[in-house]
Amino acid sequence: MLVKSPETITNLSDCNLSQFPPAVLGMIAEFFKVLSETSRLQILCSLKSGTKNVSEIIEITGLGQANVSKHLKMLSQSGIVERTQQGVQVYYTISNPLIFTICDLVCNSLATNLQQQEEQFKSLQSLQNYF
Amino acid sequence: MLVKSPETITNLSDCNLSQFPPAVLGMIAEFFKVLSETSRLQILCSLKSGTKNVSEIIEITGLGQANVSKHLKMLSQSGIVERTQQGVQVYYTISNPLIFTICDLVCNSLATNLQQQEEQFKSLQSLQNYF
DNA sequence: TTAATAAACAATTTTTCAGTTATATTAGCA
DNA sequence: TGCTAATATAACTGAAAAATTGTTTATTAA
Repeated sequence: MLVKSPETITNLSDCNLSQFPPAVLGMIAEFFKVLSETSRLQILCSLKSGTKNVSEIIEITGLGQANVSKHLKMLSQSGIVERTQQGVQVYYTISNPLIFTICDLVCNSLATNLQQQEEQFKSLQSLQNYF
Repeated sequence: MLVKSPETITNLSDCNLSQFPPAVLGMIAEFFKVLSETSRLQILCSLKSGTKNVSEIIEITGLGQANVSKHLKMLSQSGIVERTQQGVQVYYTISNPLIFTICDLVCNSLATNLQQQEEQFKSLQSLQNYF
């Protein structure tokens, strides 16, 4: 056999974080790592409104060409964006819009944290009035 | 004023990735970075079934003590877990179960990718039969 | 008070990775 | 065939951060 099958994880779709084998945890970590960079998030943002070619992405984000190319490769390899070549131009598109759902959830989580911090701050402030 | 207010991001809760200011993208990236480590995911896994103290976490994960301590500090600072001291022991607990929702979404995304890879593999394999 | 244990902290080493510069590849065109 | 533009790749540098080792603080119990 010339081509090897991708390692299939049984029932990955209905998953439960508490009993993940290390290999799956590694995959999840890898996925998060791709999203843990401001530049890559910027690129994803620029793609939210639709497919763009590399030059457009460079212009929107203001990042360097080689830099963008490297990030796009990473995003592409992790399956977050898809690559299509049309002549000299190469177009990239979000392959799984679930990304944005995930980001929105993170936002909510962050918002909750900020709110809690603000409340703690207020109660701390009212304490200060006694001194 | 002795205490500074945490920087408040307006309307972070109903957010839209396409028009995030760089500061917010940075916060999101930071959040993902915390989740982008197998060790930290392991720790979170060990906490899914309930509150644990540091020794228990060390035993479950098999990680080194100093290592776990550092990771817990990071998880705690990012608001993902909460710290409670009881005598000599220090207990940690998941403070925002949204984490697991997010991880599950990532799993679904990964599962989709794997499925696509498998289909590509199959079609590639059937092509091979011609040679 | 002392000994033992739990957890945090500090310092160090090693690895990883983002960004940059320079070079290569590829497609379209004169 | 050579030229130009779009994208990719390679090599390098500096900074961040992961893991390890050793040390320190704090709490319980003898």
